[in-house]
Amino acid sequence: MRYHRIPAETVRRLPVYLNALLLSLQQGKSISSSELSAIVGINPLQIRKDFSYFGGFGTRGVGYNIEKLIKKIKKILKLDSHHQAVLVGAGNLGSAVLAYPGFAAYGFQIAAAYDSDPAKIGKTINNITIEDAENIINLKKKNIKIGIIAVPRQQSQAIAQSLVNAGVTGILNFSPCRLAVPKRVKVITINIATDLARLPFYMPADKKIGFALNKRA
Amino acid sequence: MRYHRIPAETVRRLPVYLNALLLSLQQGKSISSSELSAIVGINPLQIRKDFSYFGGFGTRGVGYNIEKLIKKIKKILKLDSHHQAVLVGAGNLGSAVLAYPGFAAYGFQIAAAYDSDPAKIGKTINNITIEDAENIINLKKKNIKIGIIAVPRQQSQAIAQSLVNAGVTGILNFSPCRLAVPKRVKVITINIATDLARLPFYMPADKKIGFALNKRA
DNA sequence: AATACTTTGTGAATACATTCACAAAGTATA
DNA sequence: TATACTTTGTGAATGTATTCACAAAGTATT
Repeated sequence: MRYHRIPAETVRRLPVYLNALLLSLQQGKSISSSELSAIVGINPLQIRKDFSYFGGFGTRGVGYNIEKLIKKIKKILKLDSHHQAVLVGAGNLGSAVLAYPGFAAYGFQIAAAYDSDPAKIGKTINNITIEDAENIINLKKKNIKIGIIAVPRQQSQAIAQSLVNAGVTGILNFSPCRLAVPKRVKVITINIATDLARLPFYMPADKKIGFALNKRA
Repeated sequence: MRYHRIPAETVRRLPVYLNALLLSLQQGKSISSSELSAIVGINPLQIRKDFSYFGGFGTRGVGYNIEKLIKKIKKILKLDSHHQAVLVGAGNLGSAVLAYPGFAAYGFQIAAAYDSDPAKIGKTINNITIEDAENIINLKKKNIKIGIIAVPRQQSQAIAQSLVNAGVTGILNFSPCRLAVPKRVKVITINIATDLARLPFYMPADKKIGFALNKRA
């Protein structure tokens, strides 16, 4: 298994495959690249190429053993062990993240949540009691290495700093800004607004009614 | 201005630039590519290349006029006019989207919200009253062409169909699945879980204590 | 006016990602 | 066992995106 030189785009697709495979577990024992393609909407050739970076693990004429493939992808993505994460920011978005049902399938669990608003500290959402953001310390001891940031932009850099100080090496950032962190720390930013903002570019322009009438005339 | 053959990656970055430029408006009249780079964390050469696809609109030795640049980017992204959108799914995530403050800067406004759960229909969040999802009809008449889907995976395809039937041509999809829509309809999917799922791949592996001791011995 | 400096803009070169063409290795059938 | 069929896997070709090298055009300074 040659783990070096994996295209970033492949790493981006692996969780998508994993998601589809988990859903396909009941369907049967094995799945072909074209069957998988039908689910995820990615070219089967691309799928095979992606898998080939880790060595061939399908059988020709048949396809891929689903269970085996799931295990393999989980190992590649380091999802074979469970991960604990903390959430910072229990506003609207933070609360939604706390209740989000999709993390469990990948082995993620939110172990603690923080906020700096006294009105929120002490409240319980989804069995998690919100703690004071000042208490983000020594997460390494609790084996927590992932932080999720859902605070307003102005506070996000300071929170990132706290998380890194506490031992976090991976951050999922919902704040619409760049975070300055040490090189060893990986940040993935989700910016809902910038994603929505490129939608109109791809949408067909309005047809002018006058023009349409002219064409018909 | 040659609008053809714009790299997809450039379109993805334009909203990020726009966001930074709106924040820089107070700072001064013009901004250089390296100053912008410091804010958004994108190589200044890349920034200039991106802008050059639309024709040079900076002045050498000075930089870019911020106001002019904002107008230009807004026009390219078709954000120079306001956009109305509807939200479907008023669960945790949907409610967070409804309250999300970041859309306004790009000229987006959520005009209506729908859900199929009778317990939610009639409730008001952020001045928007949740309507029955059955009533997603004739949005074109109201000049609404964007739909945001935040319903469980099982329902998302049906909702997408309703939105398309009602005249929507752009969808922001938070459901963890592919949506089958006509070619003219653009879908952008945000999958929080798959983004989180590739974080461990990039995080440094735990140091084994035994190995560290061996090295020291 | 001449020189030094700053910053944009662009064709060429490089790096990265996808697709093609086809070989390899399996299953199913006669 | 031979033949037809299916599906994976991979080097080469193509396509897309980023970076390089440097020219062009402005400002600031002497």
